[in-house]
Amino acid sequence: MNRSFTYFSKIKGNFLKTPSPNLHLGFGFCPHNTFLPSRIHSNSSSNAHNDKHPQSINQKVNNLDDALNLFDEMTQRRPLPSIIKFTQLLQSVTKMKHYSHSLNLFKQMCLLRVPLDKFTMSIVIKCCCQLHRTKDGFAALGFCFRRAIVPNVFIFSALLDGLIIEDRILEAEIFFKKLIKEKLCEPDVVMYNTMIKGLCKISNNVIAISLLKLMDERGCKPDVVTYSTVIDSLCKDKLIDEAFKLFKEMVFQKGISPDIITYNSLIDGLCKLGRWDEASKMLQEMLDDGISPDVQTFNILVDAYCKEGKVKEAEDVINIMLKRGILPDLVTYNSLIDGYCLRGEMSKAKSVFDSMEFRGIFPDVVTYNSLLNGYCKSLKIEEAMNLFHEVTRKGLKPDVVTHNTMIHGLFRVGHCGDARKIFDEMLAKGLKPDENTYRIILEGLCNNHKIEEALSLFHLMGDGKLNSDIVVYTILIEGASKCGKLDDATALFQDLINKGLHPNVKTYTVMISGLCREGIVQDAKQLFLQMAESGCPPDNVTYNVLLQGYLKNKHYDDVEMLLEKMDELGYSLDVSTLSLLIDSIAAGSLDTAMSTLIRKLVPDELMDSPSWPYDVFS
DNA sequence: CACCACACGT
Repeated sequence: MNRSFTYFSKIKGNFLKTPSPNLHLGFGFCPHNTFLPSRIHSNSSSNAHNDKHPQSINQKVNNLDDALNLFDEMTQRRPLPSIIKFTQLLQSVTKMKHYSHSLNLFKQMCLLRVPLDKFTMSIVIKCCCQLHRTKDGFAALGFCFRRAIVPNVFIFSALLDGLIIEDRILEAEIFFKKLIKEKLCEPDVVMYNTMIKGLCKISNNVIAISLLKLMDERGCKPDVVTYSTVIDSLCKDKLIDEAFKLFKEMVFQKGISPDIITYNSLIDGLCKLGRWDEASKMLQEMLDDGISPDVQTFNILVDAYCKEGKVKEAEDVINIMLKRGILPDLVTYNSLIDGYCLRGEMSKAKSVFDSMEFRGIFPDVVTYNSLLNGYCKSLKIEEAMNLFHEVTRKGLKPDVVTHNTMIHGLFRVGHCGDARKIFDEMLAKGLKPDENTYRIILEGLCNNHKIEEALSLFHLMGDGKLNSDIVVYTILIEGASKCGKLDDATALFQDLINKGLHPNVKTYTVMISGLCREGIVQDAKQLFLQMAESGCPPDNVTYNVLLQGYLKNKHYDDVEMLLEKMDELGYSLDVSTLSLLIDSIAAGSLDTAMSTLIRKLVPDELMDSPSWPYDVFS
């Protein structure tokens, strides 16, 4: 939700020069913290720092059970092992991402009166933050102050990351500035990288880059993480050329070598834009650099092929990874399942799904959501419903996406009441509907001719984000005009302009389509011409929509000009426009001489169709 | 003994 909808105010101006508002981030005691004892007696003589059995404690722990057993063993020893041994163990559990377990161990350490230090506290705070309990992290900071543990850059970075994890980017920025201004700590490269990550998370690439420059000026050299963070963000925003600019700066000006993450980000960015040649060039460059592709590299390729519907090629990639000794993982199979679903090949999707368990890879909620979406798209609503309930039976938690998908599916088959039930179920489970939920509901209502309900829901939603969401407006405009309520559509269009929102290509296109449907071709043409002026030039779809409008309304004068323009732009005709054109030629309404032009505008895929009436053009 | 970056779902 962060990238597509920047509801956060963009951070403008110079990063460190804005005055920082007073910060109330819980430096004091937090009454809600659940794991810190209110007071810990220091008892340094009884748990001295000397270890009687250091060797067994030094054994490596590679799994959670070993770690927990070792911890239990350590707690039995007298004297207790040193804080360092405990902290090392805490760190290994944390590295395994068992943050809740880490906090439990910490709680036991507190009860055992192990004296805590800043190392322990930074790990504990990190655990809180990673668990989306940044509030508890700040409570732990208060605990540090009371215990005369002076927080340092490690602790502050963990907290900063916590704010960012919770999408509290503005607070993160304020916190970061406060740390510098009040000289609470001098940020290191990691802290800068964390702040840059936060800025990137809200697509604020410009400020992210200026912070990158600023850290350099302040004597903190950006590293491969700094650059990779920004490069990845630029790639995600499809600003691939800017990403490469930064990549070159990193390599040639700063002499920093890219690593596998840098390459993966760039390859992903190129693949997602369909720039396959450059992607494979990049892959080669990576190999030449002595870096072997990892499971993520392959997953990027698998996913990209799947999204293009080329599941066969995706399967080939999987075979290559197997040959290279890299095992496909959950993400690989999730992409593959999604690929089959996209093609409507549900039995293949299902068989991949069924094979996963056999391979020792267990479906997660994402797997289920993809499969669920597949059934919904194929209108197999009964199977979808069964799958929806299976999620819970398998011990997984259906999330917002699961519910959104199910609601969408029910609307598709016209089961509006059932959709409502799932929505209520979602609320009852304490899940928070997001903008997608509301879009799906609004669109579902529109498609089921319940435009009034959609409009009243829209007005009910009142203030915020959704009422200023161009996608929502577009849905409603389309819905209204399809329900024959062009007046409502026009009013909505005017309304969004009044709010200072910018219609996008889709908005204009549905409006043009609506006008054409009512036979108001002149206004449609007017709006079409307005698009380029507004810096939002019509796309392939717009041209097809307008053409259809002209043909259906027997407005033949502008057809040829429009076709020529399409040819110039490299656009193509879709099937229904083409068939209308053929009908018009056949009926003698259009000049047969236009056939040559029309033929140029037919995409190759359509020419392969055996049912194609070639004779029209001969 | 501690803090940061990449892949999948509406």
